[in-house]
Amino acid sequence: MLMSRLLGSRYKEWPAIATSKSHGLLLRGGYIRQVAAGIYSLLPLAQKVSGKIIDIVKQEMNRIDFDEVLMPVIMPRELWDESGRYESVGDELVRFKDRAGHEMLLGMTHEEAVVHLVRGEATTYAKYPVAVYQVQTKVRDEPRARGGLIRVREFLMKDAYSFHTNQEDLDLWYQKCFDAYEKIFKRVGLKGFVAVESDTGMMGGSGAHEFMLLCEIGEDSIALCGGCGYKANVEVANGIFEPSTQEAPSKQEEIATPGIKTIEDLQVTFGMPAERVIKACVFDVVGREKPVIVFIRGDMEVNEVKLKSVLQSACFPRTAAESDSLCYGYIGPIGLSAGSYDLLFDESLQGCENMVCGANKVGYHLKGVNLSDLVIDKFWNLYKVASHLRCPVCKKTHLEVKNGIEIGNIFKLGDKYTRSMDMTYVGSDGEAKYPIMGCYGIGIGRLMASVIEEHHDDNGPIWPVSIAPFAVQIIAIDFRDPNVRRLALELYDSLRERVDVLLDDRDLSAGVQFCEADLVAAPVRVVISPKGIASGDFEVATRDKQTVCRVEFGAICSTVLQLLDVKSATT
RNA sequence: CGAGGCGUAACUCAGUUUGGUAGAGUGCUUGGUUUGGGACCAAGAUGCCGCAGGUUCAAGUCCUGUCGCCUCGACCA
Repeated sequence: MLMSRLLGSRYKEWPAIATSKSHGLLLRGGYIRQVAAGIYSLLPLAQKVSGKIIDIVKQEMNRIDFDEVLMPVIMPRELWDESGRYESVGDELVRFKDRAGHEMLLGMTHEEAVVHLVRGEATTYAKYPVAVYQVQTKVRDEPRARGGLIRVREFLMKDAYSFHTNQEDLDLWYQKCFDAYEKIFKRVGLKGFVAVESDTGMMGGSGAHEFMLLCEIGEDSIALCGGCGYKANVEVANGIFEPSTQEAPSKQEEIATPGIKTIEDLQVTFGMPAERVIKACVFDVVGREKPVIVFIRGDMEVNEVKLKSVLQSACFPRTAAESDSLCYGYIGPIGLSAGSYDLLFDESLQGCENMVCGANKVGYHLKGVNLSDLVIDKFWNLYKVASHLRCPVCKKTHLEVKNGIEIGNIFKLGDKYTRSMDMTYVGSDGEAKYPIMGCYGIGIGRLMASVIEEHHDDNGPIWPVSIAPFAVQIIAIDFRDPNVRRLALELYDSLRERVDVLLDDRDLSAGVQFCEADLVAAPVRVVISPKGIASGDFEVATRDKQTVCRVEFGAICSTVLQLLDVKSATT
């Protein structure tokens, strides 16, 4: 392609609305343009990268025997009523009516569609397993899009689904997908990604992994053990508590703590370590009249995802209401008006002695409280792991908590959808049975942005060969010079037979050409200039400047191809 | 949905306090000098100042409403 014809102008200045490196570079480089919050057009450069990522994804999915299909973006309400998700999913599901007044929706995920597709086909055990995938637009009306292509409202996604007659087969195909995902992420050039145990969320099911790119701007938190390799999304991660620091046990007594409402205040004023305090967190639960009070050790936080799955219902931190009989700031487990609240105790409190808690009386706390003196049926796992916990597996190393971008996920769905949507097959014994499912997703645009997050410098992205929009960029310095023009075009014609090549044929100052070349970021760059022609050698360089060589004009092609080979082997 | 911020040229932003002819840099067009890291000279084009009302002799500026975008929170297969 000729650069003079490349649509998408490049900016010198950092875009004001950019919220991440990838966002800024994609805007500056003329890859994407925002149409509305979280909705973007892709210009040719981004579309080329996207296409190359899709090619890799398809190759690896085909290799593990998934077949490509295409399901609709638009579905009728009835289909989603079958699974119950028309009602259970919130406003992120775009619902609308067609001209006849029929209720429709835009697909945010395709379990319903794929069950609809496959239940008519795979009616006998002999047809199993069934494994299909598609690359298709998903629409999710996110409450808040952010980070450029990291979190958007409309995006291209590879979503795959498999159907099985037994758990072993699902486990096998799940593992095949797991392995394929590792290959895909390596092939697009990512290095710092990990697979972590994850919550199953609205998908339901029995097991799940998320593939996370460890990255500062990531919206998820991941607990990692440097010792044994344990890794899990903080939403589901566990840890081992250090025992709370002990003092000589004292008798339970009331102490006056006027104006002291927070754990921090207790620490500052009384030198009370946070792990000796019983913290109370109040939640409203959807579908329950009584609020839930979670008691947890003062140095821990409540993990709302765990709480949600224990309660089997959505819950929200309660904001103090006038009608409450609770003394916010002084809530404790002893002497609460019985029956008004459901109480849950977190595992972090198990066996704790000599603790401090609110006295349910403004201005007073209790000290010397022993958990063993309270009547507690069960301690629940409701805490959010933090770096002061030790690994739950090796029990030695302290956990590290890092941010990550979710670049892919795989779920074992079980029979959640086949059962609710009444999909059965006839088994070898003649009985009707529900197949079990897995589903497997990768966001294409997010993956493109993630590669930039991991591979860039101040001047632009550093694309791996496998997904670079162009493999080679020829910079013709002084394109008006007839010799430069002739050699540049000659090289362009011979290279374009074999690789994606971009020729900067514009009559601009060399500085502009180099800076814009950094934004296009072809892995290999050839400079054709009057100077080069005079001296008889030409510069062939790589984007990351680790390799610069000067060669005879006749040797350029082979040098370029060599460099590309070397680079694709290393990425 | 709650809190805050911002809407002026293709991009980055002044101008709003104190109402008085619409601005700069970058980019763009034309001509010229340049040509290995956003070079220089000259000339030029580009604005529903988000939108709608209102106040005023006069509104980018003040008032009311509204829409959009960004950030934090809530939410998030």
